[in-house]
Amino acid sequence: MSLTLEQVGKLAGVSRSTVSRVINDHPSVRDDVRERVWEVIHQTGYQPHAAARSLVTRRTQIIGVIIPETVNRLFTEPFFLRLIQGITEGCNARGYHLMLSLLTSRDRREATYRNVIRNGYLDGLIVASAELSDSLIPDLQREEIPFVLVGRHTNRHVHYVDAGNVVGARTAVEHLIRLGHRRIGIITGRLDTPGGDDRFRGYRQGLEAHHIPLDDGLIAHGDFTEGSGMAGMQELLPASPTAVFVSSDTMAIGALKVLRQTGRRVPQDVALIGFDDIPLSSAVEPPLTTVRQPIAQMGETAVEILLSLLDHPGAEPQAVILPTELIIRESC
Amino acid sequence: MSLTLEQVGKLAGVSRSTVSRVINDHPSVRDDVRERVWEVIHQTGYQPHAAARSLVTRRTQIIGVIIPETVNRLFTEPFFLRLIQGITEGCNARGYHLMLSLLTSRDRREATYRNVIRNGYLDGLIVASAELSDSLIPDLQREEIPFVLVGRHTNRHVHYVDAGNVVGARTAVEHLIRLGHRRIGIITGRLDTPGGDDRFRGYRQGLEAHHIPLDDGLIAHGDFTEGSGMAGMQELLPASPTAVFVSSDTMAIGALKVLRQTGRRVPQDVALIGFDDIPLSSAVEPPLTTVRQPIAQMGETAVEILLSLLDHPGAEPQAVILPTELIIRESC
DNA sequence: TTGTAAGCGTTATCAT
DNA sequence: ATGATAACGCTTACAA
Repeated sequence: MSLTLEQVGKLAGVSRSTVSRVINDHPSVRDDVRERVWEVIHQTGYQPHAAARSLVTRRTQIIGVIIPETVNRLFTEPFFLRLIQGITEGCNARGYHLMLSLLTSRDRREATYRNVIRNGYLDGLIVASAELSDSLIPDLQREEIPFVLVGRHTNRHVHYVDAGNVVGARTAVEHLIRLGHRRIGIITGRLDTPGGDDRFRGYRQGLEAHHIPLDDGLIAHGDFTEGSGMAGMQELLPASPTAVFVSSDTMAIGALKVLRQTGRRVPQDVALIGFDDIPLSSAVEPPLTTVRQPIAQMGETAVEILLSLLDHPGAEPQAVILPTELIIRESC
Repeated sequence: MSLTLEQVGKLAGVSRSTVSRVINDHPSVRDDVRERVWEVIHQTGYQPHAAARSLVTRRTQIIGVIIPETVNRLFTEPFFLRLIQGITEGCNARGYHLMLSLLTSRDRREATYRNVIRNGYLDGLIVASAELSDSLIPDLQREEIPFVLVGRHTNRHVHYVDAGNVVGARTAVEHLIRLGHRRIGIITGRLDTPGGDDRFRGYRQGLEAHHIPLDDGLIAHGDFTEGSGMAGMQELLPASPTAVFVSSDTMAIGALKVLRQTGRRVPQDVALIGFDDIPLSSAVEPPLTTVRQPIAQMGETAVEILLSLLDHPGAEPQAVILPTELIIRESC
């Protein structure tokens, strides 16, 4: 029983084209006519048929979001939920809809990608946090699907938004240096992810800027999980660092546990600084000093970039880096 | 440069109708023709235009998911992520797409609802965990939008899927009784939510079945947050319960903290049992005995119910209750 | 400023 | 079994 333009037009005493113009805010409609039409629209509760409209406009006002991540990270970190929130806000503000694709299992990866690529509804796509080696990106390029990455990418033709991981990590390290530390360790994240790589780089830059030589004994490699944070801390202990920069709060909490188990006090014996500012960080004992990413804002920005990309298909690749924030608490 | 049926037909030497039949698995196509057409389709990478198709079929293969929850719960509990995962799996298995609506702020509630209701793309809707009093439900009914609720609803005409909260809570309480407890307290969840109400009911049933009278001093009211769990435990202490059933793990962890702070041992002094089985529950000290909901399965079931509803619009309202599972750990 | 009419790419009906 | 052809509801030249 849903109405068509034709019927609304009949009720308002105009043609369907006029009603269409009114709905699309076309300027050349007489004011009294416009009013009359709106009245009918409101009274009848008419709404345009989305599919019919996009058949002719070639636009659906739908953007896809794909999160190519394993379940683990999805649950251990609120990152993705925050990101989706930001994207939602960006979409709402611009009258777009959000279609979500989750990778439900590792071996369904290819099928999920195919699904997204063949999804005929999408005007464009936001790819949340792909691994650098991910096959999805070249596929999207080949299919000429407009997309924006969350997290930087080495390919120059890719539009992306990212947090200032390098500067953020460097700031963290320099904060430790300012507090008098010289033996500063690091537990890295996965170096095959942009975040993990960049934070490691920021660590090195921070030391370098203050002429502190790198010490392999002070470098442990983790994979962003709490367990790897514990292992990393164990690995670092023999080198007796006075402070450790941990590339994620989740890992930092693991490190904290190890320090406590081995009878060390934080920050007196070992200072700790994390990255991400997950909710738990302010709840642990001692509350964790950390670096906060503007996650929701990254989501909104991704939407902005994508939509401008849709309007200007040939435009230069955009790379937006959003500043991080040092959150000082009590762990150093 | 995307192809149309017409063009594919030309390449295969048939009419567009035949190609359409091939794509839609219509039986009356000669086998050799069918093969020839498929070959062209694969070679050209043709894919049907989604909007054009749904203009005539009146189906989009898109279902909406709205999560009318405040940000807090969204982040403190992995419930919604798990649910979305289950829904995603249900959708993938049936060739449906998922459109997500999040309530980004309390005061945008009405706007968000309107958005969902006016969203012309949706074949149907899954409403995740609405409050009982929510205005969204009657609105959806008025607009005749097919929808399924996650979490029960008092209205008899509503299709829903829910966990067996009553039985689950009762099982938890009876587990405590079996362990010899008689002074069993409860920290309830929000009683204006189905879950909160049902778990309270299960608690009462469990006691009643064993002829243990209700004691107001042993009942504290929480709102599912950790803070309210702490407050609830404080409130209960004067009545000196030997065991407490806490209506959510998040609150149970709050209760645990209070018990530890006041020098009580768990389970020796006070046994604790939670609900939900969030990841943290197995990590705390002592690991929490709790009741697990089949969240992902609830999501999948919601999809099933919705799709069957789409096929049989007049069907009887379905109410599916999925069994919970008692997870025995060390807190009682 | 407004109306007429021609598509947009499908599916579905009706001949053949 | 296959091919014309008429919808589906909208936008958009083109005319008036």
